[in-house]
Amino acid sequence: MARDTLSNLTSIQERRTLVHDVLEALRQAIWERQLQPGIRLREEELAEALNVSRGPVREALIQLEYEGLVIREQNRGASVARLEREDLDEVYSLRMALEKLAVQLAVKNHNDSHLAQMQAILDDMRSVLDDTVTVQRAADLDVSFHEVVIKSAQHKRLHHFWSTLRPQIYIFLLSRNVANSDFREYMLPWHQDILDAIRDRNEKTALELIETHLEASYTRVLVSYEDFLGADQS
Amino acid sequence: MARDTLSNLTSIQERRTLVHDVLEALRQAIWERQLQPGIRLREEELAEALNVSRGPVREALIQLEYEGLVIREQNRGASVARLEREDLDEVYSLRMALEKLAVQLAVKNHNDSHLAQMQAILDDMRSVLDDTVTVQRAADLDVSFHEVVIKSAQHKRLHHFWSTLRPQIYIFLLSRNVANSDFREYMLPWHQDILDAIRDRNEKTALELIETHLEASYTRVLVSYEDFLGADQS
DNA sequence: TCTCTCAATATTGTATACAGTAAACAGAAT
DNA sequence: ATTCTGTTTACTGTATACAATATTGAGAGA
Repeated sequence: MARDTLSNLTSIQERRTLVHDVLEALRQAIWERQLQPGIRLREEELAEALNVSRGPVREALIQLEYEGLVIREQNRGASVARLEREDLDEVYSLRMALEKLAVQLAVKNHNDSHLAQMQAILDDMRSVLDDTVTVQRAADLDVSFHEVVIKSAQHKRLHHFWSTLRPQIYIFLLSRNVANSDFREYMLPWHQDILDAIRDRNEKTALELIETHLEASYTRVLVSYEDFLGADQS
Repeated sequence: MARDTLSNLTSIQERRTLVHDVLEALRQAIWERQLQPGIRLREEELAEALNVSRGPVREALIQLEYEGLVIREQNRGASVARLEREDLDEVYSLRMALEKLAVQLAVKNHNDSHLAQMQAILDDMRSVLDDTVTVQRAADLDVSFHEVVIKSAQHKRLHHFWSTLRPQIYIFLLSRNVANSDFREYMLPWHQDILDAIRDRNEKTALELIETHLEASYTRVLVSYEDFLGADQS
C-alpha cells in the first residue's frame, strides 16, 4: 500500500477518558448557568447524573478548581465559584502579563501554520458579521484567536498557564451583550492588526496592540459583567 | 472569655490529608534525586512504599504534573520529568512576567506584615552568611523571599500560578554551587534593595531591580544547571 | 429562652476490587 | 532472517465498599 494512501486518512479520534467527558459536561453546565455560582457539587450526585463513578468526577473537580470554576474545601466538598468583580480584575491582569510575553515570543517563533490558523479565524469572523451571532460563537472566535497567538509563542508552560485561565476568560466574554456593536465593529480589525504585526515581526507594534486591545476588552467586559452580576441578584 | 485571650492562641495545625503527605514525600524525593528524571512512577508501587492506597497517590501525581515535576501519559502512567535547558528558559521567562506584575502590585498593596516577613528572611540570610550554608537552605531562603513578594501583591491567581512554578524554580536553584560566592555576595543586598523599593512604593525602581535580579539569577543558574545536566550524563 | 451536649446523618477521604488498554514477547509464515 | 500476528502481562482507568469527618438537629440543663 502506498504511503500516500495512508497519509490521506484522517487520524482517528484520540481515545477519551471519562474524566475528560465529565470535565466537558461540567464546564458547559457552568458556562450555561445550569450550575449556578455557589451551588454545591456533591461527587455522588454528579456521578449518578453523569452515569460514572465518583473517581472521574473527583478528578474533574480537582482540575476545575485549577481552572477557577470550582472551589473545593477540605471535607466539605466542591461548589461552583462565584466570580466577582475582583476576579475579573485578576483574570485580566494575569492575561495581560501572559499575552504580552506571548506576543513578544510569537513575533520571533511563529510559523506559517500559526499565521494560517489566525487568518482562518479572522475569515470566520468576517463570514459571521452579517448573521445574527450568538455570544457563544463570538466568545469562541475571540478566545480561539488568542489561543493561536499563545501557541505561536512555542512556550509549553505559557500555553498551559493560559489554558488554565481560558475557561474563566470565556465566562467573562459570555456576559458581553452581542446586541452592542463592539463585536461587529472592533473584533475583526483589532485582531487583524495583531496578526499583521506578528507576521511582520514588529515586536513593538504587536506589544502596543495587544495591550490596547486587552485594555479595551477589559473595559467593555467590565461594564457588561457588572450588569450581569447586578441582574443576577434577583 | 475575652476576645483578646482567644486571639492569642496559635491556630491549630490544619488537618492534613494523605494526598498532602504523598505530595511532600514525592516532591522531596525528586528534589533529592532519589527519584531520578525519567524514572517511571507506578501508582501501586508508590502506594505500597508510602503505605497508602492508589487514590491519594494518583491525585498527588496529577498535582505534580501541574507543577511540572512529573509527566503523565494516557494509559502509560507517570514518570519524573526531565528538566532540560529549554525548561529552564521557560520557567524563568514565566517567572519574570509573573514577578514583574507582582512587584507592580506589591508596591501598591503591601502591608506591614509583608514587610516584616521579608525583613525576617533577610535577617535569616544575614545570620547564615558566616556558616557553611547548604544549597537547600540557600534555595529555601531565596524562594521564600520571592514568595512573600508575590503574596504582598494580594492577587490570589497570581500567587497560585507562581506557587505552581515554585517547585521547579527550587530544582533549578538547587543546582547552584554554594562554594561559589554568589550567594554570600549578592543574595542579601539584592533582596534588600527590592524590599526597600517596595517599602518606599517606588514602582519604577522596584521593577528595574526585579528585572535585573532575575536576569542575573537566570545567568548564574544557567551555568550551574548545564554543568549539572552534563555531569548527569555519566 | 438560650446554650450546650450528644447522637444521627450526610458527605468526603481512603481502600480495595474489577475492567480495559497497550506494550512485550513468542511463535508462525514468508 | 524478518515481518506479522496472537497471546500474555503489567499497568492504568473505573467502580464499589468502607472509614473518618463535619454538619445538623433534638433534647437536657441553666
